[in-house]
Amino acid sequence: MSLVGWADENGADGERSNLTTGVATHIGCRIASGRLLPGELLPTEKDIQTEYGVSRTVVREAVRHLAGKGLISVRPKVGMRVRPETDWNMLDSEVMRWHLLAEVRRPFVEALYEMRLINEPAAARIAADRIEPSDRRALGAALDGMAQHPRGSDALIAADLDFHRIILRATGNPILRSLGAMIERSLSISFSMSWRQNPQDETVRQHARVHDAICSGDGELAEIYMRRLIESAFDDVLLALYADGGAGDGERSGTMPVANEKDRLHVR
Amino acid sequence: MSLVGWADENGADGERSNLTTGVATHIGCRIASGRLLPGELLPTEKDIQTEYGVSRTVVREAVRHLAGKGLISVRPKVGMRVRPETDWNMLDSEVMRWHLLAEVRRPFVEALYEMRLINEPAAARIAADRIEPSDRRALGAALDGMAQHPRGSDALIAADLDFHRIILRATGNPILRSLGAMIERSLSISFSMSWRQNPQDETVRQHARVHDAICSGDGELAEIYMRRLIESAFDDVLLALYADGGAGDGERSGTMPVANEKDRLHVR
DNA sequence: TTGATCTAATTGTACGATAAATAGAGATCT
DNA sequence: AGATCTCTATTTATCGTACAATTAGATCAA
Repeated sequence: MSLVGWADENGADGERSNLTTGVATHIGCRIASGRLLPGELLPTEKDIQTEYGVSRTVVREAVRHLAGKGLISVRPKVGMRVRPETDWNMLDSEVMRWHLLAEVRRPFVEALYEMRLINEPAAARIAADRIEPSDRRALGAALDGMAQHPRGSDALIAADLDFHRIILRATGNPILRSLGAMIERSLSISFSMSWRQNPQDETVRQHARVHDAICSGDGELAEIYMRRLIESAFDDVLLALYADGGAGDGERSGTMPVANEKDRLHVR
Repeated sequence: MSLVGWADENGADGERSNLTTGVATHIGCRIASGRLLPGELLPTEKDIQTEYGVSRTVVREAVRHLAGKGLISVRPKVGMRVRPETDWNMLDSEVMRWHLLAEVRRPFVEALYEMRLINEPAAARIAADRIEPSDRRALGAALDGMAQHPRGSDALIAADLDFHRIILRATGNPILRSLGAMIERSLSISFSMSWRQNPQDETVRQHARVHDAICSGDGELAEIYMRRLIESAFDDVLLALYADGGAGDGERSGTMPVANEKDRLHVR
């Protein structure tokens, strides 16, 4: 296998693109997609070297990267073995991305939204109590962004992701904030899908309700509105996934990309 | 710095103990504890080599390990820089452990329990709907373990951790299951603390209520009881932390370890 | 059958060399 | 002066080789 063109394939996790992350990403995808099953042995270091045409240094650093996320265990003489799924760190944004790149990702998307539905309404409630002026401003700016940017644009998706990330950050809880970063880095596809089903005005209105409740310090209301918001988004994503099959999502408007294979590879 | 005795210091994450994980753990602790501040530059690879007395291979693999968890960014010519806390993956069990090993860990423990209070009651509710016979049995076994093992014993802590992990697993949601694995691997200290404050019977009774509610399919009740359970544990841990100061926790019974520096290093 | 021993395969560690990236200094141009 | 380009030194990125440590599985002995 050649490495031409790999430089840009890995996401924007703040990591530089190099051979190591390229190999790690590729093997990580093979594991997350089920092409390498738990319990199975990976090729030996030497075989991976020849397969990817890289030095042992690169292979070992990639392996260390994957082992650090719980995807494989490494032992002398035994080799590298895919660990049971229960040991994978699903809360890692890269592992999450590799899952979302896989062929069958619907159950995983459902799990992800179930988790969002648990955490984000609670976070909204907490944020209503603790949000600081700077985050207040940032949240308002994100809301404006959602209202102003054209439907389907990257800027719109970015503003939407911002909105949710800021709320999680505003809890002051570093763990919830990490959750926000993870969601942001792995969910841009599903965000773009959810914007496709609903009228933009309605979605913006839903976000505005959450914003107002948080900024007025009404945690109860913020929690309720956030739950409804995510439920709507969940419905829309499911709709898009069920109607998918590789092509249309109802009446393809043409002004925005479709959830086909091409998009799936463009997740940031 | 010598490496004598390092082989056993790293936790039981399934990773073998080797020089690489040893160096990664040590640097990771330095970062999580604040001795290396965000934005700060780490020593160069060469300096780290001489500091730890290891080869460049080891240093680079350790660095890759840390970069994979978002703790540092690496660029040619510029070196290795500690990334802002917002980029750290707090949901990684190792990062979590490194935080809990730090001097000031009270705010972090509070954040952790806030997150548990959000997720575990919701998980209990879901588990009541979805739990499978095998997990039903496992949950009962964990409950028995809590009732039978002597107060303060490792087996008791293990059974307690099991109980919570099984519930998260029983949701059938791989992401929540990952959360359980993370909690299990990083929270044994605080579990042992919480068992010290309350009468064992009372705590077991609280767990039994959750077990019964889940096994009878009553999600509402399971959620409520789980919330109370974690609130109690949270109170107990806070009490232990406030009364700590490095030594006693009220009347040291002598039959169980104290939350001093020694314990802090025995987190599994 | 059981248990000890040996062997070969694989990862772990070390070292040295070259390539690639780039921040910063310095030169050059306007 | 200010902007832009070029060059250089520093640091990581990658490669290759060699040897040590670990250990699963084969072999052998009781």
